[in-house]
Amino acid sequence: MDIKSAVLQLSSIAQEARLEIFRLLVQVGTEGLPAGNIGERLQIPASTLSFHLKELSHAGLVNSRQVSRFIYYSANYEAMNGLLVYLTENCCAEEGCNPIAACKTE
Amino acid sequence: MDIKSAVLQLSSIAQEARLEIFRLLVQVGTEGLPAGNIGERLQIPASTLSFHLKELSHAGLVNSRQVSRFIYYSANYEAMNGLLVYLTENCCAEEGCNPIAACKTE
DNA sequence: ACAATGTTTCTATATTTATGGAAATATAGA
DNA sequence: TCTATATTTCCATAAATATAGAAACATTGT
Repeated sequence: MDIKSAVLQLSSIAQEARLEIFRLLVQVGTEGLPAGNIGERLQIPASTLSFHLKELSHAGLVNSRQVSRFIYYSANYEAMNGLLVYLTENCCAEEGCNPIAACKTE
Repeated sequence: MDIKSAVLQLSSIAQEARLEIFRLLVQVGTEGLPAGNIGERLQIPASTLSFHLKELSHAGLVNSRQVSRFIYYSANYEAMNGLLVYLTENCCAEEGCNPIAACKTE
């Protein structure tokens, strides 16, 4: 993980609509949700939602896959864990404290 | 932790200079470093640095204390842990996975 | 009180980001 | 092929953020 990727990922969730989207996807699980469903739940206009989903995808924090007419978006747990590890890296150089625990990445 | 605070904290580290500052402070430990020292290490002009430190302080991710003429800035480990927990909250509702481990907060 | 050092505020400018309507594109079923 | 549905791209506008020099402010030692 380099600093530019970390900033990109952090920027992608440093915005209220996108953080809501991301957290929703994290909670929903690996299946994910179709874009329209996300927009409906969070009350976000389609074009705005599309913009935000692109930001999240581009940062690598969410994945997408097409299922017939729908595009399913889901959290990228591996990327999320990578980011958390990066933030806490060497955080306890002196005293040693517990490393961060990983969330599901299957 | 509410979403507005989370966005504020994420925004504060979603910027290259500030992420560098934050990570430096996380690695340095609870003692922290005087502003000038940070600026010297990271090659950031005083006024720019001051702006960034204010952002980080305002978000609550770093603390400051005055020691004679110097102002020491240090990572707020409790706030950092709170943010990490917020991001991973309910991340494994279905299957249950390890909760995040805390870093030093003494 | 004065000088030296450390830090912040003021200011202007440049750059990036967010928003959502309208139009375009893609997929699937009749 | 025509139609309905899902999603994205285009576009213009509005708002927020980053940068750093110069000036101001604070603290300490002489």
